[in-house]
Amino acid sequence: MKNLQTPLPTIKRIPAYLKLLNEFENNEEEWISTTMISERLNLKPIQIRKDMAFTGIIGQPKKGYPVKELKNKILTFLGWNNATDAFLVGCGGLGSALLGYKGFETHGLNIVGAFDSNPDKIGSLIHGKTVMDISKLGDLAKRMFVKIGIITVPEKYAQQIADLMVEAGIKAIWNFAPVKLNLPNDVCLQMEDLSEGLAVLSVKLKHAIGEE
Amino acid sequence: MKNLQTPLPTIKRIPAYLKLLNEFENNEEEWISTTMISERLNLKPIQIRKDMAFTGIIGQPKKGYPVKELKNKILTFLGWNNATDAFLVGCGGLGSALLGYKGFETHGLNIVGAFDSNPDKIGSLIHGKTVMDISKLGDLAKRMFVKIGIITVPEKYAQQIADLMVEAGIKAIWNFAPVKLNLPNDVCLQMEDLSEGLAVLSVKLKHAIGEE
DNA sequence: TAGATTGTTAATCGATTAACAATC
DNA sequence: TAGATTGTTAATCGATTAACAATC
Repeated sequence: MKNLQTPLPTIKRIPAYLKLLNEFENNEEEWISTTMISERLNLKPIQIRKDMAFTGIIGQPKKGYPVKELKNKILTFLGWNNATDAFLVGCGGLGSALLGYKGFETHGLNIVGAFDSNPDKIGSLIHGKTVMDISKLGDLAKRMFVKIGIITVPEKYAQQIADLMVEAGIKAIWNFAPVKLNLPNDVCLQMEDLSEGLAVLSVKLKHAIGEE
Repeated sequence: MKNLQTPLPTIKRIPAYLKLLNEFENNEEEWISTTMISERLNLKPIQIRKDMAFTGIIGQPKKGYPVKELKNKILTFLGWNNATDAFLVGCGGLGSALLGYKGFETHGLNIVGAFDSNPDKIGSLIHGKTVMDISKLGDLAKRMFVKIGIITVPEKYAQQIADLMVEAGIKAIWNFAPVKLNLPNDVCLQMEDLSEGLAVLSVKLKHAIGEE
């Protein structure tokens, strides 16, 4: 089988297309073209057309792409048609913020459990979700067939939480702790590291100010 | 002048090197080699050597790089020697989490002001920082020569906050609202969009589960 | 029909990887 | 000296961009 895997940069751009499509849908537009997308998103039309091809959509010369159909293709492509259940571990500042974020349902994510190890937090409500004891994670994940785990604990606990998740049958980990995690091959990992973005911003700023 | 600009992927990897260097420094190691880094960070030695070259460090065959010196080169490269003052606007869940994050000082960032437009929040303390009225931002930024702005407001207010920041002389914006911002050329922008990472994770998970 | 827009094939660009000489 | 590791030059790979034919 040939490798026609979607490039990572394409996957990252797709949520932006989806967002724009929702807007078009709300305005009851039927068609959207690469020229329109290009104006709104500051991308080159050719790049957008290339990206579109990966979703499997077929466009119509002179009109563009049918909004509703393209949206569905994208939802299917991402697997965001129905939100997947997820557990979040670590109810500190960032964890709480994620628990309170309303947009996840439309992003394929449904946080159905919040866990912590701090007795002061266990039993409390955060954005309407009861914080449970981390020791309960294993059983619950197995019973509920939870496949996604979100790690928002301090760095030094991240690996052990990841191990717990793997043991509980979780197959995808979204990790906000800045540590390399050791995971079996069949568990996928997405690292989220703010220091990357901050580094880029810092370098840009240095250049901008340095070149005055 | 030739374009020997540092590649973006290199810049993003540099904070991970820095983190490892701090660890080595704490263990009082004097030298670090690409082989060691490679084992810890799961990167290819050749890639690490290429990255190192951009920091300006000169290594020593058979020994590697001097830990202290490399750390300094990296700090200088990123401009993280002294933290730059920043203002944060939008004290909701994410904003509060960022205000409480301890690691920023070592990442070149010093959040010296928190702003919001909600009267209930103005005057309150979040992680020891007083929330100020957004209308104060302009004057304060100018007087304090603040150059970095962090936007954690809801999407629909992001552009107007950005305009305020630009007007106040801010030169770099770290934007957590998922909207394209229109900014003058001399203001740099770093977008932080969680939906990108979530999209990547979703696609990975879909493949992993689909290919069982 | 004319023209806008898609989709495909080829060219370019940039980052990663490989090969290897230099060096302590 | 021998060997590990750096640094440089060249090759490869993958993503973006360009060119252009197809089509409604």
